Amino acid sequence: MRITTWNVNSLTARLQHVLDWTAANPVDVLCLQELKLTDDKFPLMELQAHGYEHCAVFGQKTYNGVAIMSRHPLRDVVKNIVNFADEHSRVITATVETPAGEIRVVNGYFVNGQAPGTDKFEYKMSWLRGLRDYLRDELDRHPRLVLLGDFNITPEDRDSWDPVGLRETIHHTTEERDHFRKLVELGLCDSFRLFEQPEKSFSWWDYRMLGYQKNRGLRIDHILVSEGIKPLVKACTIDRVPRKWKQPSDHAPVTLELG
DNA sequence: ATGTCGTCTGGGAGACGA
Repeated sequence: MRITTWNVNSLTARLQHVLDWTAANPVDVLCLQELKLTDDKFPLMELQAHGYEHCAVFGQKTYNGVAIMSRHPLRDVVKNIVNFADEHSRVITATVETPAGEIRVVNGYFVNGQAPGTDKFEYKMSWLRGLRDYLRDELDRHPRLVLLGDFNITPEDRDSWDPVGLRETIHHTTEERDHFRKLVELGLCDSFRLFEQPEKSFSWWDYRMLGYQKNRGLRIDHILVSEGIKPLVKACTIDRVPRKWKQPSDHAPVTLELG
């Protein structure tokens, strides 16, 4: 049983990459962010023909947009954060009915936040508070839960290519990292850090300045698991291969393997 | 390093967000 998160930076632009990657990596569940398309433009037929029979989509024109694609049935789909009014399509939640039992999957495209001191940063902070309140309730009801997506937060200095030069800039601030820690304190665990990992493991590289070629990246795409899932975790890996393809997304897919 | 990419409007190149 494998579940993947991938910010595709436009599903229209990246459909062929998604099809090629899932053909080589037929994961059970693929959670996407930054679809940048409306629900009616979601390429449902192509994805179903490639094995993702069950799709829950929460799209938006131009920006944002998230989806859960699954080989197993989905139910109890929730769009956005309950009790947090948001203009953006950033969160979709569903229960996946896997052969090994149900898993509650919360797929988020977290607010970028631009820079500390801006309105967008304040939006990021209130959004993160809303998400935490929502997850507290979800965890009460669903002991087997996975929270994954583009968090737009480096949890620690080792998750950044330049933690000194970028100290207290966006993705690195103490406030953002406090929010990440508070999510963990709800009873979640960063599955990537359950295992020994290569140094300088990142999931995003800027398109500019030869970011990928110089491995100037950040680890901002995460898969957090609840206590009910933690004993099942066999691996968490970042696949850099599609980042090397022509016209790639700036993010790499991150995959959780459960036994 | 105003560095790149994707999408929008409007009917071309600039704005915006990341």
